[in-house]
Amino acid sequence: MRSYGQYCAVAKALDVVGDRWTLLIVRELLARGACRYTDLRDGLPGIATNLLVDRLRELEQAGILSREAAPPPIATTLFQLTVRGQELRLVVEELARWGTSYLDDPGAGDAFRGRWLVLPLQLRLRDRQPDLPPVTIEVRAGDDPLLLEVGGGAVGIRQGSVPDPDAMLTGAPQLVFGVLTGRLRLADARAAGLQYVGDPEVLRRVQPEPLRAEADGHQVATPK
Amino acid sequence: MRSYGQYCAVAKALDVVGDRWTLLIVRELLARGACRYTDLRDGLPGIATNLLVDRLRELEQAGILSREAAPPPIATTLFQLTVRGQELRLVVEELARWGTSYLDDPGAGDAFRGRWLVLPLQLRLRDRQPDLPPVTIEVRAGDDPLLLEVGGGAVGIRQGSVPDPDAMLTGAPQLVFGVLTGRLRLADARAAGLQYVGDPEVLRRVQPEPLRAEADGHQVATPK
DNA sequence: CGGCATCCTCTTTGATACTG
DNA sequence: CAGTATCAAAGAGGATGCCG
Repeated sequence: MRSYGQYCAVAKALDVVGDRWTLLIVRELLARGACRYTDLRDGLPGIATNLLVDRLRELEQAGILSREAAPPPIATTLFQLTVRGQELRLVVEELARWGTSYLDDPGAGDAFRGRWLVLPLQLRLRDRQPDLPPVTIEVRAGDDPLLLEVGGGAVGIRQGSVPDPDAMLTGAPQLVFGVLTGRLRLADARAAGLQYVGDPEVLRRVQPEPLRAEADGHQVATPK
Repeated sequence: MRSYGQYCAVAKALDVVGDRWTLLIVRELLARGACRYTDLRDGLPGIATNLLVDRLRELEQAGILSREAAPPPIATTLFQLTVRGQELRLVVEELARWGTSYLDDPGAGDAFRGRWLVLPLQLRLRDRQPDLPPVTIEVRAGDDPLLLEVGGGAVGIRQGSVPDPDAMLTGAPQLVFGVLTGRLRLADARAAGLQYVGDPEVLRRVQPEPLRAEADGHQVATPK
């Protein structure tokens, strides 16, 4: 990337990670840990292979990630974040927090991977009935299933599954996300193709309080 | 910008603010509030005028900023962030936090504006002698002077000046920043062209603890 | 299969000059 | 002051080929 040539911390940061695709590569490495080239390519649908190679080299150059031959059993190279790269976690999380509201749009045709919802769901879901026994919810929206472990006032979210979840949500990511965050009513989502198996109370336990009013997106900030 | 086409909060955020120059425009509006076109151009040295126009239109489109005719005395349009745009503050701040370490490099020839140091200095400076009476330090490193108001355990930093500061630092931004953060010794910075007027104790009052060892930039993160 | 390299087209950018 | 217009260079995207 061409440098902005500004003695400014934001500009210097963007000199390093401001290129197209760069922060999404960091997202993948943050979410999955050490990855093979093909894992990264799968986690970055739409990237051209030459671009992925270029970015990986630039990030290695910049000390954000390192490339290592995997230990004997595996015959491949692994890419993983350095300490400096891990320090980007808060940057990526703040971007995710800010971008989460766009997940409420339909956004049909988008590529999807289950792990992309881990952060947005963690930001919005709560265990609203901490005194009830724990429950698990399985979400099947894309590639690998996502598991919500609800109990003791907290909601844990990770990729995986358990033998007998208390509820199971299956369908398009937008429907799943809309129902879990309470923006869509279960009946409407069902009409749109979502499948839900289990007690609807399980769902209500994690949904956040309904918002009172949509903020006006073009509202002007009051000065000061 | 071409969309990443991913149902992911980070990708959606970057669809909106991932373009080159976009977050730097937001930086300027966050730091200065409502701006005229020429203010922005001055705060974004290196941007092509057509790009600035393009970005402003895209950001207006996206509901990040609004364009308004200024009230009667002034005959110009003002650009200011919407509420949605202000919500980018944490994103920009985290980028600044992460990028601050690059300010320790020489980086000669970079453009500079005083307000760009407000955040990085706030992150590093402390009032280490809260019981002493307050002091002010004036910093002349670029366009407008920067004022450090030190007292009661806190350091306030803003653009401006006072009639009789307790200390005055004048010189290249890299030298000023290096001395204030304690990375450069005053004598060395003076030899490199920095001017300092005032009691050196005033300087020591705000400098952070010296770091014990540089982190290895290419160190690999320990898994888990 | 994993990990690229090359070629080609299309879009974005950067630099500069010009205008109401 | 607040932009347009123009044009060359760089970068992104897509297809395909290569090699252990």
